[in-house]
Amino acid sequence: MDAAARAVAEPTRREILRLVHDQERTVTDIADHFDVSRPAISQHLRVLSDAELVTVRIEGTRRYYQARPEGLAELTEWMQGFWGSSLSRLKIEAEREHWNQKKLSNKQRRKKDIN
Amino acid sequence: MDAAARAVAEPTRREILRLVHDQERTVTDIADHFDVSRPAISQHLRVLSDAELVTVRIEGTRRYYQARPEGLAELTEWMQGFWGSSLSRLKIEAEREHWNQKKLSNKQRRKKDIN
DNA sequence: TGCTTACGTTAGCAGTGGCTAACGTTATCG
DNA sequence: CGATAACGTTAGCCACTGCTAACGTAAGCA
Repeated sequence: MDAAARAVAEPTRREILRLVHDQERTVTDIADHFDVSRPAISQHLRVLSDAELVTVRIEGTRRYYQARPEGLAELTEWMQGFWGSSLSRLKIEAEREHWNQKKLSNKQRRKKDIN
Repeated sequence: MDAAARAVAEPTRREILRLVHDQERTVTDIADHFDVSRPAISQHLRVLSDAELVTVRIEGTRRYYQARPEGLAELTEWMQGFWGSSLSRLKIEAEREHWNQKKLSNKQRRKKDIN
């Protein structure tokens, strides 16, 4: 997941993923959509490939890259654990009310509650 | 979204988010869960705060941080556009079959199909 | 067989990121 | 009051990263 997260952090790579999502593309094809050089794109594809976010299909001298959405599974699930849980959000709000009422006693408890 | 993506790319920051998800915590409280120094955590919290992934509640000298899942909305939606669309995946598979059959004609088309 | 096309790789550079050490600030406590 | 506790901030360091320029390689083409 770490590799996927770091890969997606880059705007250029997100745009690359978008380009090869619905359609497989060659490197030069992809590179023509950006201002950076082709080797730069090649390096981005390397990162995406290592993170298993794209697949390659070699045909002669050309390499057709395509998105591999399954690579985002772990990261997506992790984010669902946050964004998705609006239930626990409400629970937190409720607990905060309770919290504010017995602030002092909690402060004491916190002292020994490290870790 | 860019800020959120970069913020989440860091394993330490993901762990911080996990810690303050169900419960608000102080900086030292958070820092005690890691090997790095407190200022380091403070800087991570700065990044998370700039990305609007956490909120702060000041109380005396202490600052209680809490996760703000809404900050991941954009990024989550973007990822859903990938991982979620298994329908388009099948569509791609079908198109690839078709693709392989008229490979040569597509090559010609691709020439002028840049951009 | 040479020439070209399509690509990967690498050195080297500038920018960025995460970290610690040291400091400054504000509230709390005695 | 002074001392302490809980922070944020910054300089400075090292590691990493994204980029270009230059190269090497393998397949297609004349």
